[in-house]
Amino acid sequence: MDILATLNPAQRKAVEAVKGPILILAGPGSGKTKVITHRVAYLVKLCGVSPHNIMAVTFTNKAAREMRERLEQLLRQAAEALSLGTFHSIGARILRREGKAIGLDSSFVIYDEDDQLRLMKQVLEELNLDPKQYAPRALRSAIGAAKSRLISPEGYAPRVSNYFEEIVHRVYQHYQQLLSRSRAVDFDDLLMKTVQLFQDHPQILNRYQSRYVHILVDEFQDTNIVQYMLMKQLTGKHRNLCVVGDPDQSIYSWRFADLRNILSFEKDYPEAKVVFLEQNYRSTKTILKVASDVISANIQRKPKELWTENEDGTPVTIIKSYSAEEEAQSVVSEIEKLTIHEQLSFKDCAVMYRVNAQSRALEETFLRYGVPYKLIGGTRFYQRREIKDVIAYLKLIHNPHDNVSLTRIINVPARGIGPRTLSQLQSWAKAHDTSLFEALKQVSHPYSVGTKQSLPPRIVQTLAGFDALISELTAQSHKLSLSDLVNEILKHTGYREYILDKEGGEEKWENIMELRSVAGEYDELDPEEALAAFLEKVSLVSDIDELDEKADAVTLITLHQAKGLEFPAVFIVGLEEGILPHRKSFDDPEQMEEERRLCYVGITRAKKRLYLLRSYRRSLFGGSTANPPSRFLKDISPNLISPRDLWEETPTSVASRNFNLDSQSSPQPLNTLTLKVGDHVCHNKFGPGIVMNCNPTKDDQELTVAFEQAGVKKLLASLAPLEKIEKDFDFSA
DNA sequence: CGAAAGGCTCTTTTT
DNA sequence: GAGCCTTTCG
Repeated sequence: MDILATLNPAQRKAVEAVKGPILILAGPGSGKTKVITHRVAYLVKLCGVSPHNIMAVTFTNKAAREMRERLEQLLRQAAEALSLGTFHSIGARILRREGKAIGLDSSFVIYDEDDQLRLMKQVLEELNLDPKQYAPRALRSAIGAAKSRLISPEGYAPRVSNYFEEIVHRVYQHYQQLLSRSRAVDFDDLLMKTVQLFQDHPQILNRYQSRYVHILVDEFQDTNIVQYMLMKQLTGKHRNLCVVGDPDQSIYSWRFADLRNILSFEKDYPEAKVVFLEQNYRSTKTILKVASDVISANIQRKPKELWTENEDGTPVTIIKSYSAEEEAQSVVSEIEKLTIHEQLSFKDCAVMYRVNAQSRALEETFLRYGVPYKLIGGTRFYQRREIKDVIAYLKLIHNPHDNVSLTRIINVPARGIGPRTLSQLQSWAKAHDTSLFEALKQVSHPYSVGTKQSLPPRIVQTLAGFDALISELTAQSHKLSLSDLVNEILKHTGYREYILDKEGGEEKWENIMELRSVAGEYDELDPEEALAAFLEKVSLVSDIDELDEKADAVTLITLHQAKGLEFPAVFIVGLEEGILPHRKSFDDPEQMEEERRLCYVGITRAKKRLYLLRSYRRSLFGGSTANPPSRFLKDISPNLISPRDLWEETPTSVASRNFNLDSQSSPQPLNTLTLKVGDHVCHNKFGPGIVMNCNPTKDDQELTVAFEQAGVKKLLASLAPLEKIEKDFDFSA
């Protein structure tokens, strides 16, 4: 098979320029992934480079997996030897191997944001700082900012210029101390410590530099400074660095991604070639024009012209509604139309939003109308409390020094170890500069080392019991398969009863069973290896990684997570001032430009149909607010918009769509009325509602109606004082 | 010590 | 509206 045959001239150039650095600026839908995979295949098959000598870095694990799959098709078995992964997974891999050199135990655990915050609270407590005055999240973020710029606690000292930074400095130092006491690293450490390792140990770096003859980086516009440094280190010898990105799709500045990396690249690699990929293969001309209308308003931007040979396509549809619920209903009814009239299936449709909270109204409506959907993100699976609890047990078994995990589950389920006891353990651990687990062991067996007996015997006994529990599980972990180990944990801790007792316990238990079956995928491995591999995966996965393309269901996803995906039909909801653009960006022009890019990312996911939705009112929490339409909508040329949905309604439609709030206008007599699922009704007593289910009986209908105020009721159509309400209405007047 | 209740704050995006 | 923290009572 000819690797170059299916490429256009620009793509071909990007693939063939294998010597030296290259910057590929690739617009959306321009075949960027294709270029990367084909470049790798070209290197292996035509240039004779061993896959062992190639590294490709992606933004998500899912992207890495897909790339591996594609390369397996191109390269067969040779693909196995490629190094593919995210920056974080690559950092983790290197640190597991080489961490010893910087005093890092190879069984270190990785702390996610939740763990970090718990640790941060511990830090504040030990430093006698008030968490109300110094928000743990703000401190965490400040430390993350420092780490992303490769600033160590020592390096932070000279940069301190105000009192808050003074605090950050102290907190940062102590935070790192507690991390190391727990033999843990956080997400940012995976990158920073790797770079530090290479800085301090040139001979180790040298090995990796020699190995990686070719390095490719995807989504380069979203890399931060540490990531850039890491690439620079690794390519120090061969300088064959290929970066692919699109400044217009840079949407992660809040994760300290730095667009200046593109400038740095041109400075650090002056010999770099630059290739532009501007032909779009994904979208219709109309969609591309809409995207261009929106993004062109950014000032801090190099103009570029995307073009396509695709057809003009349908005008984009702008739909406004009265509430988030109405908005969701519009989405559902449009999706129904698409599936009936345009041969699209549910899986071809995606609904995108700015904040996860928006998914709720969508979900409820999708459930109500029986439209299948898959929700990406939201309360992420691995962040659910019950899941984190079970994982905490596993982490503790793997690394007993992990204080955050121990603190998490020492009294879950409740076993009589309260805050007082815990705090005593903590003082002991702090005094001896050791982990809580060590403290627990010493304190619960006081006679073995002659420690002063300062705890009441009953507590000592309880602690000893917990110690015995963990020891027993640890012993089991060497013999049992991973899923059996999970079973043992659930059994010995009484977690099952504990969780089933709770509100919504069934669902939580299901989640745990789901986790167990994921664990089961590691059952073939040797127990210790399985546990390590499983924890590594669990620490580094994101939800997008789990997106199942096969299921025929609509995708609900944030705009951020949608980057890199494409769908025949895309709905972007919440195009309102305050949502998209988010109000947090109002006072910062740079952030506002990022909001615009985010909108651009959403638009350019669409292949054939694009719907932009805006709601007149939205209740985001507590009271509802009226939001003006998003400024981004105003930038779209009117001739690209489907006329029936322009802002101004025609007189007839205004009349016919008048919403029936005071139930004066033409109530329809009920007995002649057959209601169907999704119809809006108004009840004399219960007020407005929506029909959720219809059960036809002999000559009647049994209805299940969800009322806005009164909740879900079952009613008989013939008896209930119901009126039908026209669904389409308009409030803009 | 633990469960339940009330009060508080904060709401962006994620490897 | 939720999640977290504190308070209160058993």
